[in-house]
Amino acid sequence: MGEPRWLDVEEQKAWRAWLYSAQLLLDRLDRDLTRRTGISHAYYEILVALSEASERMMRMSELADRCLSSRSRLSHAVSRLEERGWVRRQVCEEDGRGQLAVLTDEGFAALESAAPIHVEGVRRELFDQLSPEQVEAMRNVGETLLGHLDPSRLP
Amino acid sequence: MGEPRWLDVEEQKAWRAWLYSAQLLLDRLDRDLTRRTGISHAYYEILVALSEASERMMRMSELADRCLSSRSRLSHAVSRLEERGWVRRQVCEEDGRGQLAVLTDEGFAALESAAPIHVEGVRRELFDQLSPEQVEAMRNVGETLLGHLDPSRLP
DNA sequence: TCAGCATAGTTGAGCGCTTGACTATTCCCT
DNA sequence: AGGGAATAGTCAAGCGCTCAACTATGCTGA
Repeated sequence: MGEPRWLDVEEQKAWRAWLYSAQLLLDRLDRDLTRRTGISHAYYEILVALSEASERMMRMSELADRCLSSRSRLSHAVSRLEERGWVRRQVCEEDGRGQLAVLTDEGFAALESAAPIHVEGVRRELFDQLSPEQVEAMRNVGETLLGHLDPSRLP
Repeated sequence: MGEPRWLDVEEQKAWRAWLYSAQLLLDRLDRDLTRRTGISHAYYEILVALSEASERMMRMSELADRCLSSRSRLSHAVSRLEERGWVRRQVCEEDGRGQLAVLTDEGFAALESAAPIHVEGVRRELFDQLSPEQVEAMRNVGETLLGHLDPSRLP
């Protein structure tokens, strides 16, 4: 093992600033969206992914990947979205094991009404707080980390 | 309301890079720590806060604030840490309504054995991936957001 | 002084997630 | 062709969180 490479004081400050700001921002956006639309951020992401897919349908596992979700979690989530009438399941023609999640018109309408709330939240809590240089730096750091954590997700 | 201020393409990319990297990083650190030590990141934070407090004890609400936790959540968490013998509750002398959470020696030992795992994770997934300039930028952005989200948490 | 309000913390119900086991289907290799 | 491994998705049990209700204590002002 060897002696752990402890963080020095400056690293501690950088880590804490990142950690707290990330947790607070994710939490605030999620709470605000949930309170005002009844749609959590996780469910919002599912609706967005489906709305952008061709014919508004996606394979379950593809959707899970896109939403940073386990298959089990997505399966539960889609069941709940089905209960709301926003998504329906459909067997996949090409692969008998597969299921397609399909966004319904009601689901699309729900997404359309939530989208302005969501985007205003991201603006208010994030972009309005940062200079253009800071936005660029945030993107740069984010993409570098993404290259390490999950390169396939880079643009 | 007015027309929402939609994100342009560059803003979308910056937002997605931040969001995915934050979610993936938090998730990976938490899973790694939990798998290797049996202590989730949230519980680790509680133990750290107590270990740094004078006499290794803190008021429940102070501890909740420090850990970005609701009081209810902290109360449940402390109950579970009590079952492990890592924390105990103690009535507060100055305020009969209050409770003190006290870190036990067993709790301190658990923290000591988890700390190297945690810090290696933060190094490996975060600091080792970034240049000094990127670390500085990350801190700068984090502190700016923190100033908006919760100024009291700024250094 | 004590009624009314504020604060500290706990609790229970219910929800969503994780883990791991399970079924069903497809792929692959001989 | 057929058996075994891989893949897709679901499900049940259990854990941790949220929300709202609740108890208990402290504070404040007429």
